Amino acid sequence: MAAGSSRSGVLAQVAQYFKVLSEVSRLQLLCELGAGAKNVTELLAATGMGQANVSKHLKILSDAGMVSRHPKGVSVYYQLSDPACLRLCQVVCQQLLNQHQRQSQTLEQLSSLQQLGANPD
Amino acid sequence: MAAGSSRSGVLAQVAQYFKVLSEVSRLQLLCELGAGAKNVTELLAATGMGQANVSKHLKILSDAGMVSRHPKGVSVYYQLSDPACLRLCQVVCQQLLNQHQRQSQTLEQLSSLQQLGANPD
DNA sequence: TTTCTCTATGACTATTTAGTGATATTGAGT
DNA sequence: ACTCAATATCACTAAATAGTCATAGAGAAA
Repeated sequence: MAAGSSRSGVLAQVAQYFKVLSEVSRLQLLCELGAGAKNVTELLAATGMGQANVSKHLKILSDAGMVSRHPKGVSVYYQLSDPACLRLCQVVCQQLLNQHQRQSQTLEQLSSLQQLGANPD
Repeated sequence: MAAGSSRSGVLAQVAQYFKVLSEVSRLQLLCELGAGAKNVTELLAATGMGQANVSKHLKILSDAGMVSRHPKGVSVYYQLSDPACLRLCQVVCQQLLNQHQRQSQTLEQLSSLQQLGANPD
């Protein structure tokens, strides 16, 4: 029953992985960590998020294996431990760019027809 | 204000793309369509989901540009229009496999220590 | 037209979860 | 010991959403 071996269990794991990446706050944190390890205070300053919120999201990212936790004295440093997730973001960005370009082309073709307001339906 | 040009707007779009991929039902539909175009009735039979539910998820996938809609008489066929999203799923599967293998290695190392029940903490 | 099938949509419930404030915990310095 | 600063966790509210039932609409066949 523990979503870990059957075929639908694989889909559940994939869905869970994507769900972790489906919040702006967590993507912000991953982007910040993409530039190098940071502690929680630095992440607070960089993102403007609340402290409890950052801790909660870092725990989610950590549980997903995307970042690793490194206590250093009284503060805790986090760093990316899963380079794949940033590459995934890049792939999605590229895909969104492609969609946007296709939409722009369609709009240009439509506007070049110069019949937009002339439909006597 | 329409999440379409600023830096945080890009993150919002990426998060939205991942959110579409973060539900098992939608991944099921994408997998089915990966084998070729299907109409709604065929998808109902293939997935065991409810009809209203399938229609709703297909609309979400369609709005995201991942599938395209093709009415054919009284039924409607859907097909993948964004090959990238299946490749993303494959990347995530591979990543989950890597994680699982690392965990297995760690467990093997721990078990080979043969000290698991002997911790007098 | 009437009737049937197929698909889409509206209303509703239940679950999940992001964000926040308060509090607990931990480690360093006095 | 006490105090301060950094982080984690608990309790709570508000918002989003998956699933379901009922219903509407659209096309085919009688």
